[in-house]
Order: sequence, then structure tokens, then C-alpha cells
Amino acid sequence: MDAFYASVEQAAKPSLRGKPVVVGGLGPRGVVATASYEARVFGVRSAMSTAQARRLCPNAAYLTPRFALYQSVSRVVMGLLGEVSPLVEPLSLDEAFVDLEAGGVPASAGAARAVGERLRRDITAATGLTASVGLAGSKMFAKIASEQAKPDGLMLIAPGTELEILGPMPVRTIPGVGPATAETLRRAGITTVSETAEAGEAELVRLLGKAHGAGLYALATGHDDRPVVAERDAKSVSVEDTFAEDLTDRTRVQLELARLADRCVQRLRGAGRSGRTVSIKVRHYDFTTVTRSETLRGPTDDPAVVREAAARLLDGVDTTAGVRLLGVGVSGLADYTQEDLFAQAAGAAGAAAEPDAAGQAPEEGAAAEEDRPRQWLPGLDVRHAEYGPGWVQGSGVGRVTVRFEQPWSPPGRIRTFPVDDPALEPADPLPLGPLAEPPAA
DNA sequence: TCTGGGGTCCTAGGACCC
DNA sequence: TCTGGGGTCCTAGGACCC
Repeated sequence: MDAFYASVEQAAKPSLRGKPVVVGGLGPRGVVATASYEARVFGVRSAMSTAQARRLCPNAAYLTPRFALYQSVSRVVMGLLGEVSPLVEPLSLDEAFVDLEAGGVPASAGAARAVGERLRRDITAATGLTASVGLAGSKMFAKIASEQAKPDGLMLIAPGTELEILGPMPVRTIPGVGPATAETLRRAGITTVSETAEAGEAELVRLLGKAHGAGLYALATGHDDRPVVAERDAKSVSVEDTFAEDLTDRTRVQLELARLADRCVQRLRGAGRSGRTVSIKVRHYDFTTVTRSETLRGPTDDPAVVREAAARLLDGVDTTAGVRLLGVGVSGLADYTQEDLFAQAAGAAGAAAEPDAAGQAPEEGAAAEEDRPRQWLPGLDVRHAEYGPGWVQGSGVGRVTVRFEQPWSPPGRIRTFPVDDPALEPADPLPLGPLAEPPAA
């Protein structure tokens, strides 16, 4: 999908179509998740700090991400891919590999193009968004082709022509070559893909290590036989928070870590999994980052157990100079079953009279959530008792500005209210695409 | 107003076992 | 009898991707 988050927001908000839109963290330490193509003209890029984006493009709309909405659009798109082939490998909410052979598509350029173009039409019809398609004989070239095809295009790299196309390109074009690898290669005088291939496998292994060197040599010479793999179970679950200001109070650090542990366990349980290794992550004021982990005797999804392990791990980390970020993760995942839980509970009860805090912690977290003042984050949907559905354009000094429009309406007008106006309430996102019609009353 | 959040994979050293 | 070799697990850190 092209500029996915930003495009979804433009589809949902008619007044933003054709305008620069930036979706990302809006706090003092936020970064850009996606910039619309209109915003990219000004130099705004993913992963850039939102502060820098605002300097480059002060007139863009800055919106907080709405992952649940992106997820629902993603499900529609992935469903369409699933109609082409049973073998679909999602890479993220907005990108996937599709094995056309497994879908019975004839192995010809013409047939592949026809499927790709039909898919693009179907996606646009279903979601109102544009998608780009890369077609090739391997994952790497399909991915490179789709990058070249963006936005709103299709590119096919015919078998046999791969190296002609790839050779002159910068080695960074190859997926898996990031800034560090590119710099190592540059110091060795290697900047293009063909130079990488000419260096030879032994030299690349010497420079980059065994796995990375051998893997890069294969890709640079056009060899990529990695299969498209459908569903893969998650191997870890983690949550982390960067704080608007560094935390210096140790008690506060401990409290935040416990909340993160609870959030992590909620996600773990939501996925029906349990895990054996608990990790914490601490980013200091100066961005230095340490991780600590501990492997338990068996998998758990008990919030108290994860909280206590996280607290133990924190004991070994000096946080007096200030903490920028805290994280908690669980890995070594196992499928959670009711039997496991009962067996564990019985074991624990026999070993020691341990208070059972399971199920209690998430409620504490939710209660704390409600205590916080209601904030109107830019981009979120609202409903006004008199004016109907709209979205928050901005807020400050006790006022909130709302634009009243819907996916299917013409661009709407804005109105300003007191932040505590009882007529104004948060609302769920409205549907997009062909569903983006006024729902029958 | 420098530098998010959720992941995957790899490396390297030490413990431990046979 | 001053010294093996392989394998697995655990921990910490780092590169990379979207």
C-alpha cells in the first residue's frame, strides 16, 4: 500500500485529500510513521522526528496513528490477496508476498501482469486506496520491483534481466543492507550491487560475518530461493514507552515498569500464548540502551510473575542519571492452555503460599487509565450531539477544534468547543471505501 | 523539541553436558 | 594425564525492517 497510514487518513478525512499529511507521534519525542506524498515533497520522511517534520512542513496535518483502523483496512487487503493464492506472507499491515504459482497463475509475464493489475483495481475498489505491485521470480526482486513501482504502479522484472537492472543500483537497495552494512562495504570500496557481487563470497564473509556475508553474496548475484511462508507464529511479545521527560525517581521507574509488564501480559494473553523468558529494556538519558533477561523454569502468562521478574531485572540497572525509555518483553513463547495454567497454579500453591494476582493487574491498569484527564488527540474521531461525526483538528488552552466531515462527505467545516463540552464524545472510526456511504438510518 | 514501537535474526562468550 | 571437541542453552548487544 502506498503511504499507507497517511492514505487511510486522507480517505477518512476529505479535507486532507491532496494535502500534506503526517501520521506519527505528536509528543515532544515523537517520530514520523508515514508521510503522504504531498508531505514528502517537503523532505518529510518516515522515522524522522516529528519536530523536524514540523520545521520542514509546518502546514501539514499532524495526526496520531489509529492502528485499529489500519488493521481493519489491512484485513480487507490481505483478504483480496488470499483470493489470488492460498500462500500469502504478510510483512506488515501494508505489505505481503503472494506466491502466484501456488495460486495457479500461469508462469508468464502476461498472466502475472493481469493478476497484478486486477489486484490493484480490486484493492482500490474495496478500500479507496492505491496499491503498488512488484512481480518477479523471487522475493527480493518482487520487493525491489514494488519499491520501484510506487506510488500507484506495477513493475515486472522478467527472469533473466534481474542483474542488468540490479547491478548498477546502490547496495542499500538490497533488503537487509542498512546503514551499518553499507558503511562497512563503502570503506572496502564497495557501493553498488555489482561491486558487491565482484567482491566475492569470501571477502563479504570476512567483512560482514558468516550469515550476513553469505546471504548478501547470494542476493547480490541474484540468487534468492527463499519460499513464501504463510502464517508464522510470533516468537516474542513486547511493549515499550518513551517518556516525554526522563524519569529520575526510582519509585516512578519501578511503577512504570510494572505497568508495562501488565500491558505486555495482556497482549500475551490476548494472543493465547505464554512465555518463559522475561526481558526488560532501559534506555538512559543519553540514549545508551541496556537489556536484561531472565529465563523462568516454565512458561507463564501470570502478570504477577512477569512483574516480579521485571522488577528483579531492574534491580541490576542504575537509573539515577535519568531514564528515557522502559520496555518489557516475553519470549520463548508456548501455546497457552487451560491445563498448563491449572498445573502451574497447583505447583505454585504446593511450593509456596504465593498471592494470586492474576487478572487483577490489568484492572488496576485500566482504572489508572480512566483517572487521566480526557485528551483530544489530533486525528481521532469524535461525535457531537448536535453536529454529528467529525475529527479532532487540534486542541489547546482549554479548547478543542473539530472538523465535521465523513469519508463520504465533501470537505467539512471546523468548529471550536471547550475541552469539557458534554456534547462532545470520542467515537469509533467510520468505514472507508465502497462502504464509505452514509449508513442506512 | 534529535533519535517511536513492535518485531526478527545473528553473533559471541560462558555454562554445562557428554 | 595441562587440557579434546561437539552440542545446547542462556544472556547481552546490535543490525535491520516496517
